[in-house]
Amino acid sequence: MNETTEIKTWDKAYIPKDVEARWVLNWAKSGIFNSHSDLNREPYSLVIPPPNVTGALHIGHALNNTIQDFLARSKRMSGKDLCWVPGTDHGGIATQTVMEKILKTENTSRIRLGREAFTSRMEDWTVHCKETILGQLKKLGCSLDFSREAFTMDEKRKTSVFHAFKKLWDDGLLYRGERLVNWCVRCGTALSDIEVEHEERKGNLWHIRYPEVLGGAGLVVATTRPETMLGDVAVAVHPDDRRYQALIGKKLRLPLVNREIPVIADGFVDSSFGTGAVKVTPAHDPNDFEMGLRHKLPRLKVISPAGKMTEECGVYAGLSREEARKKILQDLESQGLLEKTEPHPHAVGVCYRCQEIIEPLLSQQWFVKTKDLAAEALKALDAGQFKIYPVSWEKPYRDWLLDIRDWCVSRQIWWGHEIPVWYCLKCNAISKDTPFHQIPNLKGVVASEKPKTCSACGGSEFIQDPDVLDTWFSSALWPFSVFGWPDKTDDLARYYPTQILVTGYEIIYLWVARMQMMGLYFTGKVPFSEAFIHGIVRDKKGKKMSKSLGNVVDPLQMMEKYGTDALRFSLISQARPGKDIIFSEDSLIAGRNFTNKLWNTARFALMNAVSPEELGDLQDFPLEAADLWILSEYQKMIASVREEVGAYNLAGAAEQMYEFLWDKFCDWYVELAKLRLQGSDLNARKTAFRVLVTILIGVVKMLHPLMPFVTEEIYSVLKRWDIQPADFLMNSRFPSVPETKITEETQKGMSALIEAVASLRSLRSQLGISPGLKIPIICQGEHSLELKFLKQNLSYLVALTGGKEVSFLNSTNGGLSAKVASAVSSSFSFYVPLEGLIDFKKEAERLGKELQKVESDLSKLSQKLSDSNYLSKAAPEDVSETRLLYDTARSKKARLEDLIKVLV
RNA sequence: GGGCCGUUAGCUCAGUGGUAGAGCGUUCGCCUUACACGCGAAAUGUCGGGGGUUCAAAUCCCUCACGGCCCACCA
Repeated sequence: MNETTEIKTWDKAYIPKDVEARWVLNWAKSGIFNSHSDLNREPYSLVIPPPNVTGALHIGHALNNTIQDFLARSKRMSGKDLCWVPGTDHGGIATQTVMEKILKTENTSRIRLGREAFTSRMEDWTVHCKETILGQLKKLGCSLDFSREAFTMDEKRKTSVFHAFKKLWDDGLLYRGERLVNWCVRCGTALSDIEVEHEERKGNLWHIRYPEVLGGAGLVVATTRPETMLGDVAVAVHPDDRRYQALIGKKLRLPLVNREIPVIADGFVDSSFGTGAVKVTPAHDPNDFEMGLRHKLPRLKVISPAGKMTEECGVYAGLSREEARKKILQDLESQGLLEKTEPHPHAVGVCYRCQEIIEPLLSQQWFVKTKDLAAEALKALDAGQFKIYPVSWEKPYRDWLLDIRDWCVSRQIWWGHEIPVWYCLKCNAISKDTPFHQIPNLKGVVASEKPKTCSACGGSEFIQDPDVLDTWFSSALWPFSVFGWPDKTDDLARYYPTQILVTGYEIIYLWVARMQMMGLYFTGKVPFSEAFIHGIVRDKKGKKMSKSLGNVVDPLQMMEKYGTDALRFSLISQARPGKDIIFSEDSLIAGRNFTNKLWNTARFALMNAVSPEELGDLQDFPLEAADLWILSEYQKMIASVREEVGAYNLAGAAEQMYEFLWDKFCDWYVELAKLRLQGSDLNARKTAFRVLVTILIGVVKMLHPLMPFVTEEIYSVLKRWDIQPADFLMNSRFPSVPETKITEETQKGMSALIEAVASLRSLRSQLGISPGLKIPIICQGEHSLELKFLKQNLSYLVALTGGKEVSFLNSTNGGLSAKVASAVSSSFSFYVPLEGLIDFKKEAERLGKELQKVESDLSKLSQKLSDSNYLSKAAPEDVSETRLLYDTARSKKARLEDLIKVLV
């Protein structure tokens, strides 16, 4: 108990800062986050989506990791042997881009540094970033097993990557070939199809005339990219297009370069678009590439990897794409060949990391054959071995796998896993300076280190493939590489496959699908049986957060200002399945207030504490109505929280707990318990405190996955009263539901009491009766059950409404003749005879309004009950419920009318 | 072009067949010895429009409008 704060020193308002710092340290020291294959428990594992080492964590990471921590702590407290593996991702292009920006501020560059120096600079940066990120995760309270920290490019993961690469190679699933790839001229690398984003941009459709070689008018093509015309090798029309029948097979003269190109017929062409004639540039357009294959056309490269026009382009050589477009249009115009320019907005591909326009370029790249891999992933999905929550993501996932294309895995950057392929200079007849990406059919050897001699020719000089692997290649192996794969480790046997993966929908294809494919291929098992897909955090206006927009939120700043538990509460309570989160600072206020409410509830309990030595267990005490009622509400709360968490509706779970603690426990039970806690009857005090502290401890346990810090702080003191105290909350179990029988009388009595109190309070407030004034209350009631309850628990009514003596009117001796204020509830009428203090005109108006409301209810109800269709077709329970409501409303109406009669 | 999701109180969102809810904000009254990060009381909604199914629709179906997202090789 030495580390706990005593109640006397507790602040009136919860101050998170010191408390959080202390528990971060205590948890780390204790090692409770670490998993040790506890064979008495069922294993449950998950791996963190490793954040890129590009800087600090943003609010989206906070959401992702809070969800995981919620689940991790919950599973532990449900008795699982939990393993949550932390780590970071080297992040390929993204990280290299960040470093290039840093270098620019230092007036140097990647090229100037050279590959070796650059890579070593990246390694230093990585060390620094990892420290930041892991520190932030600790501050967030994440119960990760930090002893297992992994990095996608550390030595162990290098081994995993090499083995994966080699196996794919050996199995014929990996090949190098010339394809038209998505090329980012800024990053200087190829990208996979899903790394290209499509943006709607303004553009034009230019109509250009291509004359016939033999002097005819030729035809007009429409294009959005006139600069690629230099690489045209044909013009295609639809075979059935009447307009162009005569031209098929004829030669056209390509303007500006005067090359002769044929008119070909291809079913791909849409006659209704543009002019119905398409210029064909196989080296720079994916469709044209395909057409080129079909018609055996040459591929003429006119744009270089740097985005400049090539030597092929004559006077245009060396110009940028934009400059070339401008000049070509000018030249066409002056030759009278530009027939039309019409605005044509269209989607262009841009780099997902730097937003530069993607250039389709021909080059030699490495590809993974994905069709068979995807088929296995689909099989697992169909067999129910893998499930996605919410299910609405299942269809997009399935569709993507069905329509999958080969995965380009080579990147022409320096930061990443080097491709473990070596080329013998002699066999391949190349030199060290050969422009690598232009050379087809290289014979390579897969090896983790440079081979000594070539097995074919005995040569000893090799160069390694200069490319690195797509960063997602190593990420795809993450769920098993973190456990030591390809070694057959104990960890792998114990914790793989994992149970769940928590991630955002933006990387379902980039990551989730690839993990499924690779996991199934390399281990024969789905890497995780469930994926929990959450939304992304947006700003107030619903915009995606990005550094360039300047609308990013720093989670640390929010934690500093409102507390980590408040941030976690705010994020989780907005994380509805399938929904994005609109983040605004206002939402943290509710979290902070709730944290404070819990804190003060605990403070209240401790101020009224009975020492544990004097206190027995719950069943040793004679419980009264309020106790039974709150215990039954507590039961309901526990059950529904379980249900919500089971359905991964964490927001729903948070809502249930919030409502129970604040609206039920604090607003009603604590107020009623004060009667005994602050009274003189020791046994009564003990009873009330036992119930209070039992439920509070239970609530603190239930809330721990959501708000670990404040709950741990409170529990560190409250555990003296816990029947099964644990060193830390996470090592305790969720409360079992206590056995309590609540009678119908108590149930109905409490409901009637709550309604009655509300109507009396409303009366007081609306008539402006001073809050301090104790009022005499005369009660009249008909329902014997509720009346009996009220009489037995009169102190409840008095305490909650600021009443003094309560008297009862017999229902037979009629109403009152004197003027009174009245509170009419379903079961009771209360009269407050405060002549002189009450404005009876106002009271008459007030009752009149209530009467109006009752009358409108009544007419709806009677309409329903006079409908024979309703009576015959609706469920009998529903009809009897309606009858009950009708009777109640009628009784209220009659009583209100009588009262108003006396007043006016 | 295809698909998905959303449209409920000023804002952010619950509610998925039986008389419209929460948090924040607003108004009024209270420093009632756990909490003013609080307590009590209020105001505010033809549940996007239209049609249909049903005794009964915010809830199911159709359709339109608006907003958002994902996918896509119409130059």
